[in-house]
Amino acid sequence: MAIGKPSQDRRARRHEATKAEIVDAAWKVAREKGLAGLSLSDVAAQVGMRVPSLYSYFASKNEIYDAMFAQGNDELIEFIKDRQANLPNKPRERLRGGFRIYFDFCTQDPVRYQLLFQRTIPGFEPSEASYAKAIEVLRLFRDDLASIGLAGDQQDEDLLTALSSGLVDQQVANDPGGDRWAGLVDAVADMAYDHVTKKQRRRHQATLGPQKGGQA
Amino acid sequence: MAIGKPSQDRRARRHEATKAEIVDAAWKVAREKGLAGLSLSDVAAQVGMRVPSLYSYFASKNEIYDAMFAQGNDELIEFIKDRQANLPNKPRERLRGGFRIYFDFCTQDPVRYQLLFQRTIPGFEPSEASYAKAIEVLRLFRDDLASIGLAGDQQDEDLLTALSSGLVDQQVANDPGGDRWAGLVDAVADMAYDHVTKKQRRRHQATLGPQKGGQA
DNA sequence: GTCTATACTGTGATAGAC
DNA sequence: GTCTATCACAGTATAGAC
Repeated sequence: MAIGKPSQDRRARRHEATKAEIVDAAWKVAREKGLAGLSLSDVAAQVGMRVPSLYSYFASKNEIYDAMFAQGNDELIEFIKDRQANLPNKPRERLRGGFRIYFDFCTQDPVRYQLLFQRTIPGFEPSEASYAKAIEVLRLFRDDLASIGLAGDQQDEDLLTALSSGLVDQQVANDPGGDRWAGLVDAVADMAYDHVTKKQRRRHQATLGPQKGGQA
Repeated sequence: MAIGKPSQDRRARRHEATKAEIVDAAWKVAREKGLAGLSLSDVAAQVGMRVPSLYSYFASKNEIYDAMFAQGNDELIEFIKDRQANLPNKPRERLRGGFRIYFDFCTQDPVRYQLLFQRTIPGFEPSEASYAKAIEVLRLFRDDLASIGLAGDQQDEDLLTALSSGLVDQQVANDPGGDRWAGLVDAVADMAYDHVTKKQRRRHQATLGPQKGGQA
């Protein structure tokens, strides 16, 4: 990078700043009119432009969705790193923390949740670069699971994602902005922890062969 | 009802038949283009009409969504009644069956699931009559919970809906048409059962006061 | 009663003037 | 880089032919 005259650099920065402004406006409109209700006219009005001018910054409406998708995942990555640093080390409490991180992030902005985790916009597929950020999020969660000693088992991971997303799903769909399912997060995390560790113990015993105190 | 000449009755039936045909066409289009991608032009083409002719049967696109919403709930009510009749009576197995009923229905048609349980179409609110059908579905599930002895506790019900919808959510979003989460249904139902019954036992003990063998 | 023809509005997108 | 003009197509609405 860093080619050409300095003025080109300034222009590029200005260009990026305007793009960011447009994305911010898109979030605002989406929160007001619904994610699928996003219209370029509203976005343009919000930033004080005409609709065609937007096309100097994004080639299509889906490219705006894609920028929102990327930004949302960046926010999540930041959010996870921040809060994972303050988690307790005891496995059960740490898993609770992980559930709480995901629940808090998703419920604090349902529109963002819809874009990042539900596939409801027809024709929108995240670009490769944006999708990579979503994979990075998964990696962060999986690494933390490993630090608890819960990793490598696809079924266990699927169980954990199902339980955590179920809480979010109900909260967002049936009580958006409320806290009806928030109080269940710890209990569900504990259920998940008990289930997965019990399974691990069974598996461990099986490798040792039948022992006294095994299953009746 | 039953006013006027018999020919009016025939016409009314024809009218209803055409409405049903339009709704069927709408489902077909929605499954191809996505729920939010439903367009009246596609629907009209599907039934061999011009777009404005649809307005003889439905006052707006949202009324078509509403008819689909009502029909989807009717299907679910039928589905539940059919399968609840064949459920075992033992509580644990019966709860498993309830989870399975919901999971099977939702995953066998993701578009229907999106319309019935996720609020993603901007501006669409089910009519009072259609919403009543959704309430009827809830009532059927709740009545069956009562037959197992798990009823009346809002938190328990919220937990059950969260766990069951989490499985569906992950299955539909990440492996549509597949079975990656299907194998976890029984295990999750058992976790839910254990959690809720354990809670009930604790509550029961509390009303009796401290006893020998109580919590350490 | 049912459908067609026509028209109005809004939206995503492109071309070309400045 | 931003605008005007324009296009294609959507949802919506109504008047009128049959």
